[in-house]
Amino acid sequence: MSQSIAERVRALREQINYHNYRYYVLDSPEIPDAEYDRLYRELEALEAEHPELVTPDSPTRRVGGKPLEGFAPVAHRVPMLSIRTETDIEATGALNFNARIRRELKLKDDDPPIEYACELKFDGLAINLRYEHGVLVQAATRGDGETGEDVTQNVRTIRCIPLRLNAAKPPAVLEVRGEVFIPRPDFERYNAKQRESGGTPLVNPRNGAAGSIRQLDPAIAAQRPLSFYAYGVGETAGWKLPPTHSRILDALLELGLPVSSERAVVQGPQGLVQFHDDIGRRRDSLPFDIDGVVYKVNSLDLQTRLGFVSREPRWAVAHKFPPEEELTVVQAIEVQVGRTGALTPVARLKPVFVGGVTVSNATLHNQDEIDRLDVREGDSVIVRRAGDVIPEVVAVVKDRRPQPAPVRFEILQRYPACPVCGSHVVRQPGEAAIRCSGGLYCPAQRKQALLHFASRRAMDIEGLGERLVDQLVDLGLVRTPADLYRLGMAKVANLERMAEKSAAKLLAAIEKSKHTTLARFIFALGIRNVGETTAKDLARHFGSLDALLAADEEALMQVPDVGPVVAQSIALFFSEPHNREVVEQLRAAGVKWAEAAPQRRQLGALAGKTFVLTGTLPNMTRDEAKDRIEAAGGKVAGSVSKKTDYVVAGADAGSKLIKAQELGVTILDEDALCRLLEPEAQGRLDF
DNA sequence: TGGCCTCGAGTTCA
DNA sequence: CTCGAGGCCA
Repeated sequence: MSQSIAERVRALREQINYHNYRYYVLDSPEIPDAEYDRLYRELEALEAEHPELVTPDSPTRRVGGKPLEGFAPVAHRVPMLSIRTETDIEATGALNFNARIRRELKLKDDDPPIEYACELKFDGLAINLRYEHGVLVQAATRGDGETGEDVTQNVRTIRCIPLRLNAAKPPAVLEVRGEVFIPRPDFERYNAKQRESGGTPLVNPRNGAAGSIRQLDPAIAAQRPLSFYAYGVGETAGWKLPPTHSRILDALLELGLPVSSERAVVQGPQGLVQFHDDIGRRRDSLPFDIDGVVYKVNSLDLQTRLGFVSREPRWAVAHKFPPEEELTVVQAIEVQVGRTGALTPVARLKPVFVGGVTVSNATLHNQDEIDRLDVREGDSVIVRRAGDVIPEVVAVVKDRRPQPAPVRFEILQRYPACPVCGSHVVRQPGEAAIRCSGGLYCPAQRKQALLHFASRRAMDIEGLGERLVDQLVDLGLVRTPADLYRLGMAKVANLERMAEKSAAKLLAAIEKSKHTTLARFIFALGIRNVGETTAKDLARHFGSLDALLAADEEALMQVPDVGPVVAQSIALFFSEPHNREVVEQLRAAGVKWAEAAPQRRQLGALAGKTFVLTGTLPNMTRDEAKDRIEAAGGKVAGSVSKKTDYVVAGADAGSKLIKAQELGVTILDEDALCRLLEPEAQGRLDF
């Protein structure tokens, strides 16, 4: 009887270990989570009833023991070496490594290429796992390479690390080396949960991993979403060492240890460069942070021949990418005044090299963001530039805050008046933004309004950029968009860096912009809450400017997607005599468009279909694709949802493509899009 | 009323 | 790209 319970317990452990392996190591679960939970609970129950059957390697025993007083030192039997870093950050750094190896091995130019194992350099914490007869007996940090700290209790809580190896006859001793880290998505999720519950979020995945492993209380470490990838071995006994590094990793994987699938065996230097570039391109979309890649001579024989230089193996090198996160100092917090008068705080940073560029500014968005980060002038901050291009302040390193601490930064206190025009500033109840009340009296807002008017999606006046607008406004040559059409050669030629030729070019661009569309014109006016899409809706609905001007709030609400707020913004804009005047002046200056009958319904083959564009198409710009889809009656949205009908994907498509695949949205390439568009061009002849 | 789904607006650097 | 917030539908 008790025999059969012991058997059941053993069977359950085997099953649970197997499903752990499928889930955490192979990332392809075989059974639903609920089924796994059921097995786990059954084992827990049996162990509770029969404590004599509990073994330390049981999957239920991950979090055991009490908080420690401190960590015991562990002498590594085989030292944990560091890897030398290739100094040349360019892809050519790989060539230097290959050249060094060949020289060292005294190879001639016509000898065959060397085989390398390429893998990722994870941004985490190096750990040594010691398995004796298949059971995890000890986990230690690297420390100084000779002696680390015993962190077994914490490491046992990491779900993807097997407590028992998957082998009938496990080696007497197997030390596995690898990196503990926190995957990005898990990190974000953990932090979101912490913020919700008022807990302290982790500063970044790296510190989070290191900090978790050094928790004295394993119960805390167990809460952290730690993960692990093996990349090598230390001491082994009773194990037939495979002949190459890549085969060692294969063997570890078979024993149930997680090994990243982002690895490759390549021949010669071109292979290294290719791996480096491939990973570099995909770096942002990997679900974890890496510093770079690692190249290792694959053959263990060659590794032995190459040996070591002062504790660094000669047969391996780390080839880093530009850092994605860096520490820098907020030298000052200033504000910028935008088109709508919003005062946007900007951190002026001590320039740092992050993600391949030097960053010296980062937006702080608004007061709420400043409060959330509690960033103050003089603070040390972590700056990140990933996924997107725009740098952001991730967190303040409070330990490094200067003493005495600088005061909390309050926009309203620091800037009771607009720094540009001196008008008072206000924060509307319920709004995050603090705004300058100066309106178009404020030169900053006027400049932004002009830039918006001239922008590509509005009137498309080429060459009218920030520099020029600054001068035109500062010299008093232009106050309203209408003034642009009254500029002559005499005025323009006075500007800095404006010789005859560029002046003529600017005037020509202004002239050209007179031919436009009603939608562009409405968008160009810069009415609050009226962007490109709403402008198009308005143009389509009313057909003519006069019809729009005549519409009251009620009439405006008839337009699709226009509700009370947007209707009020529009009505308010046109109730301002000054604005009506500018509109009339623009028409008088010759700005014109083809007016159409009001259209209440979209026609065309693609009517009612929603598209999302992502990536770079081979023969069309995004704008062209958008125009053509819209011409056929389709809509182009910015993000993928279940309402999306098609996703048009080009080269280097990013997260939107992944989302589309998840939601099962039809994915088109350029050709398929053209096929959808073309019958439309023919079909339209029938109307 | 709540929960999507969009749109608008602001943003960095070379 | 990512917020915040407006609009719409259940």
